[in-house]
Amino acid sequence: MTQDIPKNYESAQVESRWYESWVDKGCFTADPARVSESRPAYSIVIPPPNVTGVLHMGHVLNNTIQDILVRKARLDGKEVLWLPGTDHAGIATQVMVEKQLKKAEGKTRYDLGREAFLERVWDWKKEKGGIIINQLKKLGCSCDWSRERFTMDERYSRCIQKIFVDLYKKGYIYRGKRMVNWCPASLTALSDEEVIMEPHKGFLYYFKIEIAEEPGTFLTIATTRPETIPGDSAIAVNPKDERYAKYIGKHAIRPLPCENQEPIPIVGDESVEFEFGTGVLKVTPAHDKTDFEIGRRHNLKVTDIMNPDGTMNALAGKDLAGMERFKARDKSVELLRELGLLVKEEPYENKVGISERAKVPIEPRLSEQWFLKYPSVPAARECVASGAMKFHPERWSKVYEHWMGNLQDWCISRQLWWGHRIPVWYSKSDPAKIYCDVTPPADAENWEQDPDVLDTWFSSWLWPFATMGWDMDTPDAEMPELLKKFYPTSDLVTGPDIIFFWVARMIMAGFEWRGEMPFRNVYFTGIVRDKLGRKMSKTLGNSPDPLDLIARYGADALRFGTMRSAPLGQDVLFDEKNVELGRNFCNKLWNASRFRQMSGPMADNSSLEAIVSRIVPELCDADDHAILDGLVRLVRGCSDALANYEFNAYTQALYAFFWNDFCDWYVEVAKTRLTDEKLRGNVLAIQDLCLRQFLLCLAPLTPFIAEELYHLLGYIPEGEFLQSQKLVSADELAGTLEKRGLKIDATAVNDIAQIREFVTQARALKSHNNAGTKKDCLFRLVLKDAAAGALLERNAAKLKTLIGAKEIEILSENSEGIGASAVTPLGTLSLDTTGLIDVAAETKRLSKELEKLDKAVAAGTAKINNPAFASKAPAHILEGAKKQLAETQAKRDEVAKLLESLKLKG
RNA sequence: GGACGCUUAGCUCAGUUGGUUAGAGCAUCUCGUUUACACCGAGAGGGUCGGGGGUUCGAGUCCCUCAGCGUCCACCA
Repeated sequence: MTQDIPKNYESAQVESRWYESWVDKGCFTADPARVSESRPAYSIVIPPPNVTGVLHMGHVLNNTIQDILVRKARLDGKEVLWLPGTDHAGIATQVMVEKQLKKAEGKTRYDLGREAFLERVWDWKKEKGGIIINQLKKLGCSCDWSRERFTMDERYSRCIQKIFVDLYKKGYIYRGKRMVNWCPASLTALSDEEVIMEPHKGFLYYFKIEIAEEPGTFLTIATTRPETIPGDSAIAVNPKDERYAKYIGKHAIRPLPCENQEPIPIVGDESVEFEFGTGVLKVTPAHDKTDFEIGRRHNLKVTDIMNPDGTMNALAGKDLAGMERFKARDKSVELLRELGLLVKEEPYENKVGISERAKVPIEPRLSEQWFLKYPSVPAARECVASGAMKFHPERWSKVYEHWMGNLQDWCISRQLWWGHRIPVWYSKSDPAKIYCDVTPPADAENWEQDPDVLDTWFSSWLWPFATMGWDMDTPDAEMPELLKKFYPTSDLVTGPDIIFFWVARMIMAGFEWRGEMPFRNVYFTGIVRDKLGRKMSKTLGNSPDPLDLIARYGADALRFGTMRSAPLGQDVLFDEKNVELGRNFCNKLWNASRFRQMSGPMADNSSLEAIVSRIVPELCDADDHAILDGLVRLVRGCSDALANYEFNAYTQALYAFFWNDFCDWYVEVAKTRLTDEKLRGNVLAIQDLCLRQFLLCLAPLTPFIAEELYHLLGYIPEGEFLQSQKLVSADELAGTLEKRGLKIDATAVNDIAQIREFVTQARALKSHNNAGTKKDCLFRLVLKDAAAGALLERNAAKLKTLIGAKEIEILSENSEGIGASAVTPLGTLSLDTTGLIDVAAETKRLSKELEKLDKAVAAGTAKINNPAFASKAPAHILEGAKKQLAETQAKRDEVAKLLESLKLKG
C-alpha cells in the first residue's frame, strides 16, 4: 500500500515525474460539461506573456499566485479553467527578428519585403516561441495546455478584424492627422501609455529674436530645443503680459537660416506662462503637442523639419539638414552663438518622453493614424466604482477611476509589419474612398490595403473571451460551451503596471461585446525588486534566473519562498534566502513524514473518516487536543487568508503550524507515547490526520512535494491525484471529530500552552547554568496552586524527558529553592546547580528581569489607580488589567526573592 | 503640480474593528551530533513602533503636521 520514503528529497526528479503525470492524465483540462450547481466553474485567463519572453521573477510571483488560486479551487470541488497563452508582442518581436536578420545576413526587413519577413517571424515563433510556456510548466503551473492560445491564431485574428470593423461602423474608430508620439528608432507611432516620462538633464537656452517691424528691438526666448527654430511658425506671448502684449500682431525674424525666411507672427495665447523662462514662447506646431494646439488656435503653418528617423530634413536649412536631432541641437546653439544671439544657457532638468520599447526620446510628430474613442466607458467605470468588480488592494480602483475619467483617444495604428493588419483598403482611383471589412474588396486590384498593423494591446483587450471561442457573429445561444460556462472569469491576477494598458481596456471590451464585466476580482501583485529595492531588470542584471533557482532548490521551494515574502499588494523584495527557507521547509516536511513512517506501521489512511475512526477519544491527552485544535485553526486560517488574497499570511500559517506546533512540540512530546503499545496507534492516527489535512492545505502552494507525500503516506491510491480530493472546511473537520466522540477540549489546549511555557523556562534555566545538555538534573518546584499540581501530575513523565530531569520534587510553599530559579506558570522552579552556577551571570540576568518587572508593575498600578480608566474602560479590560497586575506583582516579588538569595550565596 | 503607497529588532516583514508585558523568519551569540531532519535541535541578546502635535481612560493602530523613500498621473517651452 505504501512504500518507504527515501532518505533524501530529490525535488528535480519528483517534480518532473508528477508534472508529466498530471498533464498525461488530463488533470488540468477543464470540461464545461462537468460544471453544475454543485460543481461551480472557476476560471482565470493568464496574462499572456510575450512570445519572446523568458521567465523572470515577476512571472514567478504572478503565476504562482494564479496556480495557488486554481489549485485551491480544485480542492474546493470546483471545475477549473486556467487558460494559458502568449502575446505576439508586436514591436518587441519584430525588433528582435530584425536584429537577428541584420546580424546573420546583414539585411533589413525591407530587403526581404513584407511577406518574406513575416515568414521569418513565424519561423522564429515556431522554433523559439514556446520557451516561456515550458518554463511555466517547470514552475508547476496547472494551466489547461490543451487550450493554449496565441494572439495571432487565425480565429483570434479574425476576432480582432471583426471588432475593428464593428467599432469603425459604430463610429468609435476614425482616421486623422494628429500629433502622435513618434518613435524614431522603431519608426512607428505609439500610444500615450507607451511613453515614459523621464527626467533629463539638459540646458535651457536663451536666445534673441529680432522684431521685423522694429529693427534693433529684440525679444529673448528660452527653449530646450533650439534645433527646432527652423520649424517655428510663430512667437507667442500671454496677451495679459504687459511686457509683451504690445508686440502681438507684429513679426519676428527666425535667427537660423533655413528654407523659409519669412518673418513669423507674434501671437497672443493665454497658455503662455508669465513665469517660465522669459515669458516668450517659440511655437513649433510640427514638433510639440502644446505648440500644435497653439498653432491650431491661430491658424499657423505647420513645418515638419525632421525625417521619420529623427534626422533633420532639408526644411531645417542646409546647416542642419541630414543631422541627427541632438547633433543638430549642438550645431544650432553654436550658430546662435556665432550670430551673437545666444544670451545664455543654463543647466536645466525637464521631463522627456521615452519610448518604452526602444528607450529613445520620442518625437511629437504630426501624422496620419487610426484612433479609437473608447467604448462602454460609463459601464466600465461604474462596475468598479460600485464595487461590483473588486480590486485587491482596493486602492488601485482610484488609479483606475482617475484614468477612466481622463481618457484620451487611443492611437491604435502601428507602422510595423508583425501584428494584425488594419482591415481597411483605400481606392486607388480615389484615395479618400475607404473600404473597411473583414474580407478584402471584391475588386481587390483597384484597392490598396492600409500597410499598418494594430497596437498589440488592441488584441489583448479581447483576451478573456476571444480565447474561449467567442465570435462576434455567433448568437449567444450558440456560443461554445467553454465560453458559456467559464465566462465571465473569476479572478484576474496581474501587475499594476498594466492597469491602463490591459485591465481597463479589457473591462471596456467586456462590456462592449459581452455586456458584462470580464472578471469579478482583480488581484494586483507587487513589483518584484532586489534586496536593495531596485526593480528587477535585464539591463541591471539583478534578476536571478528562476530556472536556475528551480534547479538548485526546487520549484516548490521557489514558490514557497516567493509567497512568503509577498505581502498583499506591496512590492516584493526578493532575496534568495527565502527560497532557501522554502527548500528547508520541504526538507523538514519530508523528514517528518519519513519519521512518521518509521514510528510504526501504516494503517488505513484511505479517507478522512478512516483515519478519524482509528482515533480513540479516551486515549487522547491534552497534547492531542491541542494539536487537533491547531489543525482546525490552520484549515480555517488558510481558507480565510486565500479568500482575502493574503498569500503570505497563508504561507506563514502553514509554516508556523507545521514547524512549531507539529514538529517541535507534538511529534517530540508524542515520542514518549510511541513506545507504549496501547497508545501508539492512537498517536499515529492523530499524526496521520494532521499530515493529511496539512498536505491538503499546503498543496496549492507546493504541489509537487504535497502530491508525492500524499501518495507515500497512503492517503490515495496510485492512479489518483491529490487535486481530486476534497479539502474539508474547519467546521466539517471539527464535526467529523465530534461524530467520533472527540470534542476538542479548550482547557486542555490552554494547559498545553502553560506546559510549553514551563518547558521553555526549565530549559532556559539549564542553559543559563551551564547545564544545557544535562539529562539528569534535579528540579524542585514550589507549586503555584492546586491546579498546577494536578497539571504537573498528569504530565510528569513527558515533562521529565522534555526538560532532561532526573526528578521534579514538589516543595512546600515556603521552602527555599536550590541553586538557580525561575518563575513559571506552574510555580517557582529551581534547579540544583551544585558545581554549575555562575552567580555573577545569573545575578545580572535576574536584575535585568526585575527591572523590567518593576516597570511593568508601576505602569499597571498607575493604570488601575487612574479613576478615569476604572470608570470608562469596559469590564473585561479592567478585570484583565487587574489580573495581569496581580500576576506581574507576584512574579516580581518572586524574582526579587531569588535575587536576594543569590546575593547571599555570592 | 497632483494622487497613492511605505517608514515597527542589524535585514525582510506580521501586527485584525484602538485594549493586557509589540511578534516571526533571516543574521548574530552560546550550547548540542538523544533512535526524522545540521536544509537540524535547545537557549540568548536585540525594537518604544520616522520626528512633532492632537483625540482618548488607553494609540504601532485614529486625526493633523513635518521629513525621508518609492510609484503613478500631468501640454510649463
